[in-house]
Amino acid sequence: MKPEIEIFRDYVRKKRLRNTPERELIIEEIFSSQNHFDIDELYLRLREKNQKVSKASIYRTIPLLIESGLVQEVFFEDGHLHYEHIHGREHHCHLHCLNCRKIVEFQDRHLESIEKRLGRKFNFDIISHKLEVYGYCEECRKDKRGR
Amino acid sequence: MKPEIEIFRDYVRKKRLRNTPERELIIEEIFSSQNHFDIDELYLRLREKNQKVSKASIYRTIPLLIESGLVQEVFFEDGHLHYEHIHGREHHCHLHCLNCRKIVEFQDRHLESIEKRLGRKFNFDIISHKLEVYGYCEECRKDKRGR
DNA sequence: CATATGTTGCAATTGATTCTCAATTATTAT
DNA sequence: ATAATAATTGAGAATCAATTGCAACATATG
Ligand SMILES: [Mn+2]
Ligand SMILES: [Mn+2]
Ligand SMILES: [Zn+2]
Ligand SMILES: [Zn+2]
Repeated sequence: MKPEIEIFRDYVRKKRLRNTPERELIIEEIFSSQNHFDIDELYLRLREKNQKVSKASIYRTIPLLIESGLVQEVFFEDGHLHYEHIHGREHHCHLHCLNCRKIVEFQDRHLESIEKRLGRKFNFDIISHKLEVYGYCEECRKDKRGR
Repeated sequence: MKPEIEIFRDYVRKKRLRNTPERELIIEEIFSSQNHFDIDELYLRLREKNQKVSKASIYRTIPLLIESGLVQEVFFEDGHLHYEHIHGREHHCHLHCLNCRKIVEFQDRHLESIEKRLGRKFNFDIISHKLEVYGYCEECRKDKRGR
């Protein structure tokens, strides 16, 4: 599978934009971890490695990464957006613990048929979906009982 | 079914808060329409009716309405949160047209079994879910073809 | 190498949301 | 009813995420 940097270079070329070291650092940092991230976090991670990229550049790069299919918005929480990289990953949804805020990723093939049914029923051309499920994880359920 | 004002009064009493004319105006306005709303919209709707409630009060009341189960956050779009009233309504999810931004509400009983399966699989006590589906509506599909 | 144009960092700006505070008001106890 | 207590209000200030203007700089192209 083509590495994400290549994908981005192609995208940039096609759009007649320019690739820059800053953008490559951002991509590298995003793909160096499997975690969801937010802008501030990403900015701090880069700083820690003494790679100075301004927040403005991060904010400006994210939409390009989304357009090129490398990254997607996952959810809005704590007053800001959270993202994840998706290149080469299977589509998945998220199960959130309402107490400890742990996030479990899952896939469910039944969502496909829900999509199909919806498309037929409402005459929509369905492109994607986002399912967030909320509950209490095993540990937090135990804690609750303990009280 | 108990009217929402009653529910709110009970909630307020139980929590040793206070009910106020401002809060009742907000509730009345929210329930006077079936549409999703955002804070600014709600604020303007109230102003138009010459019912002056400050934005601060709206921002302060929404969490109370959520806690009392009358309202819920639906999605974050255009840089701010959108809400809807849910008292006496069936749970439903949203189908968004990516072009004209029309929103269709739908229900799908299969989501229940997805929830159950998830709960078992990950040992979660599932409380709720939020499914947003994206695509192009009938009209916008036609327009696309037309081009 | 020269040019045209995109990109950067910084600081200022915008917009949503929260907070501070003094004045007001609802609730509860005399 | 009246007073005491504590919550709520509106206005504006403050905060925080996200965007933008701009001058200096960097990249792609010929
Ligand atoms: Mn994920
Ligand atoms: Mn709805
Ligand atoms: Zn938990
Ligand atoms: Zn449409």
